[in-house]
Amino acid sequence: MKKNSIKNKLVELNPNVSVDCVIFGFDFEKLNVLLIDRGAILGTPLALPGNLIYNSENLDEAATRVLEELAGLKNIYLEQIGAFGDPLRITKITDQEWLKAMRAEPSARVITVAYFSLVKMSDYVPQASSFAKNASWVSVQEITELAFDHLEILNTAKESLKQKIRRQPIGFNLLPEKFTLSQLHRLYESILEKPLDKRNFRRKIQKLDIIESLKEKQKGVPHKPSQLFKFNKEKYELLTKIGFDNFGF
Amino acid sequence: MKKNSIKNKLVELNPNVSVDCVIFGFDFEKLNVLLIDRGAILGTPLALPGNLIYNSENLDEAATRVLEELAGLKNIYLEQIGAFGDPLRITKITDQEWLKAMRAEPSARVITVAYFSLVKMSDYVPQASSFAKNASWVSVQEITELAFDHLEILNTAKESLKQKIRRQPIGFNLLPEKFTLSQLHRLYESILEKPLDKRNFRRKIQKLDIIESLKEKQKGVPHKPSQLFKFNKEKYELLTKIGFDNFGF
DNA sequence: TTTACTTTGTGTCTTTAATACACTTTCAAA
DNA sequence: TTTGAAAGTGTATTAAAGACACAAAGTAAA
Repeated sequence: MKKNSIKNKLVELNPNVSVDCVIFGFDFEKLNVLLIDRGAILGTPLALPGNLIYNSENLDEAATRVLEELAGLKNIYLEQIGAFGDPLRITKITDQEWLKAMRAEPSARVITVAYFSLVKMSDYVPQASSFAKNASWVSVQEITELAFDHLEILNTAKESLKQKIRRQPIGFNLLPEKFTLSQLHRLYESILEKPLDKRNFRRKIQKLDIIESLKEKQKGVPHKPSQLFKFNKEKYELLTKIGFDNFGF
Repeated sequence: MKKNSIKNKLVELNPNVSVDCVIFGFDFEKLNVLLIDRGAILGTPLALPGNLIYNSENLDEAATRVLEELAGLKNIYLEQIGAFGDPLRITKITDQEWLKAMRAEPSARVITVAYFSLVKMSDYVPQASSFAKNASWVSVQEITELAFDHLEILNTAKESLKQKIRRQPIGFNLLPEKFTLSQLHRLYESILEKPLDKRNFRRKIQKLDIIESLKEKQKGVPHKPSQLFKFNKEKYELLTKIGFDNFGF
C-alpha cells in the first residue's frame, strides 16, 4: 500500500521529504518569525510554514515555492540550515491529527530540510483576506512551543543567523531601502541577543564602507531626526570578491 | 544478492533519503578523504561512503551506522553539513548503472543528508582483507571527480570544516593522542589552505591553554626532536562553558 | 515661549590581538 | 666532524576592540 502510493505520485509530491522555513522579520524593535496557525483546535501550537517537496524540484526551489504559496513572498533571501529527521518528530497527538487531515500518507516517515529567510516586514502584512490568512508575526522571544520539532528548528535558525551575520551583511534584507543607523544597531543587537556599544557599532559599520548616507532625514519624530542611509550593494560585492571574513561582532 | 538483502529490509529502508559522509583524515602532510571504489568498470568515479537510511533511525544514527558499516569506524566526530537534493544528482550514466545493481528502487528521487567526520588515520588503515576493502584514502587536493554530486558535497564539507575550526578545536580529532606543535600547525594550514606564521601560530595555540606539554620528546628523527603535547579536553570544556567564539585564525 | 523629554551623533584613550620577521639548538646520517 | 633538517624562541609595529559622556536637534506639553 505504502509502496503503491509512492509509485502513484512518483512524478509529484514526495511523501518522505518536506521543507520548513523560518521566516524572520524585524519591526525596528525585535526579531519576529512568521508562523502558521493550523487552527484545528484552540491551543494547537503554531507551526513554521512548510510542506512536502515535489520530486521535480530541488530543495531551494521547494523552499521558494513554500514561501510563495504559504506566505505570498517572492524574491526572498533564503539559506538552508540543515536536515531534521528524528523518527519521532511527527508523533505529537495534535500534529498527528493535523497530518491525518492534510496528508495522503499521514504516518510516513518525513525528514525535513529547514531554511531561514529574511524579509522586510513591510513587504508582508498578514491580512485576514489574503490566501495566507492563517499566518502571523510572532516575537521570537515569546515563542515557547511550536508544532513538530519546529522549536528545535527555530533555535538552530537563530544560531545560524547569528553566525552568518558575523560574516556577511545579510541583515540588510530585514530593513527597508532607507534606514537609520539606530535601526541597524537594534537589528544587530536583536539578532546577536546582546548589547553593542553605540559608538563602536557605528564606527565598525562606517569602516566597512557598505552603507551610503542619503541627503535626507527622518521627519515627524519627537526628537533629533536621524540621517537616513542605504545599503551599497556594489561596494559589498566588490568586498566579497576581494575576500573578507570578519564583520567584527 | 546484495539487492536481495536490501529488499528484505524494504519495510525499513527509506528509498528517498540517504546519508553521505565526508571522512577526513590527516597524514601529517595533508588532508585526505576516505572514498569508496564502487569498482564496476575501470574509470568509474569514486564515491563518498553513504547509503539509504532506515525509517527507525534518526539522521545522526544513520550516518554513524554508515561510518561503521562501510568503513569500520566507531565513536567518530560527526557533523551534519546539510541536505543535497537536486533531482538530477543521480542521473549520470555510471551512477545510474550502479544504482540499478544496488537498489530496490534505482530511479527513486533521493535526497541526501551530508556529514563530515574527522578520524585519526592511524585508527583506520584500509586493508584488502577488511569488509571495507574498497575504501581508500585520497588526498583532498587530488580529487577532481566523484560520483553523483559528491564533489559538491566535498567542497561544502571543506568549507564547513574551515568555518568550524576557527571556532572550535575540532582538529584534535584528526591527530593521535600525542602530537607535536608542528603537526598541529600543518593540520591547520591544510584545513585552512593557507600558510600560517610559525611563531604566531604557536603563540595563539599556547594562549588558548588547551594543550598540555608531555615530558616526552620525539625519538629517532634526524633533526632536533620535538616536544610532544596532548589536548586538554577538560580545559576546553571549561572554556566552552564560559563562552568563547574565536580561535583567531 | 519656555521647558522637558527623547534620541542622535560624535572622539579619545587603553588594552588586546594581529602581523612581520631571523637565528640558534638539537638530533641523525653521511 | 660536518651537513642537513626541523624545532624553538622574542620583539617591535600596526590594527582592532572596548570603555566611556555630553552637546545638538527635534516634538510635545506646560
